[in-house]
Amino acid sequence: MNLEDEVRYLILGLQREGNRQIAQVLAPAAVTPSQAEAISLLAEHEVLSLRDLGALLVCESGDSPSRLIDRLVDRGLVQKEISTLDRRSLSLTLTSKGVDIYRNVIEPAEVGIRKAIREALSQEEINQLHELLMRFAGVTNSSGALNARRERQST
Amino acid sequence: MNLEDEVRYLILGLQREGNRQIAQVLAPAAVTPSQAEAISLLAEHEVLSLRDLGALLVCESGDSPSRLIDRLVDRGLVQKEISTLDRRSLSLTLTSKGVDIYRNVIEPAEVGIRKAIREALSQEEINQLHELLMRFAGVTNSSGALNARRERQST
DNA sequence: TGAAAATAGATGACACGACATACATTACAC
DNA sequence: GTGTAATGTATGTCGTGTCATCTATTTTCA
Repeated sequence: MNLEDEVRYLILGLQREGNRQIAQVLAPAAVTPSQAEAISLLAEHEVLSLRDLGALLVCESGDSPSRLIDRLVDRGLVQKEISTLDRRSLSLTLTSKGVDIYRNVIEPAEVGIRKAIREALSQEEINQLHELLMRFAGVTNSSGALNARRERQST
Repeated sequence: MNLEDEVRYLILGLQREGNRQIAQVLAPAAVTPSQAEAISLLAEHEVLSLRDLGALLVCESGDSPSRLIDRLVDRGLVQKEISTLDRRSLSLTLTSKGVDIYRNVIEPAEVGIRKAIREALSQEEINQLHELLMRFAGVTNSSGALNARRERQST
């Protein structure tokens, strides 16, 4: 297999295996990796509309993540209110139960993931990998959500 | 956001966007990226059991991809026979229609993807990225299927 | 040999993820 | 101001992906 195919499948494989490992860590709290990403963003930004959240989520294309959020609302982790400024728009916030899950489960899991990455690669390798992935993602239009996160620092 | 998180989300984002773009190229033939991976492996290996195919697929964990294949059987692209040596096992092969789809749609798509990657990154960058991803995947247990492919060269 | 373990695959359940479509609300153009 | 376009969200559909469980067949080994 040529290098281009290998790179492509390595990215796929790393995403899949990473997702499985993260899912395992989150499983005791019955939270999925995608749900954790949404909760984490809500913990950082306090209030978001579905559309804004969708723009920040890497795990889903811009499409508004109605159903992802609905499940969190059903479980009492997220509160969903109609915005008073624009009745089309939703104001999403974490409930106290959502904040608990974030603090006790998701944040520790994120810390653990970072640690695992630092143990897998040297700081120098992480820097190089980051730079190459940024270039690759930039050229292939894959960094939309990450760019949106940089432009929209917190709340 | 720190570098570890960025690397993690860049890999996720690249996988997602890559998948969307490949899906678009394959859409006219109503073939999904996962189906294309399976067909491509069958084109290379002539005959595979479900289990062997599962071991070579990056897109699914080792779990036998019964349903992925069932859809291809339903569409007449793959033939599924009970092995005579071991009646538990299946012998999967491409039908002539499956070979056609491979030659006319999937193989050209794969060539296009490789070209797109070479246009996104320099040869030197591809080499570096490949090396770093190999290290990362090796340490994190993410290269199972790719290793299996190397050990099982063609038929 | 014959019971237990291992293996190959099928299937149910659940949550994505992408796309298309539908609906309500707001913005805009004139 | 009103008709029209744009926007925010909901929902249907389809194909994954993952895990758990089930059945049929083969291996193992006491």
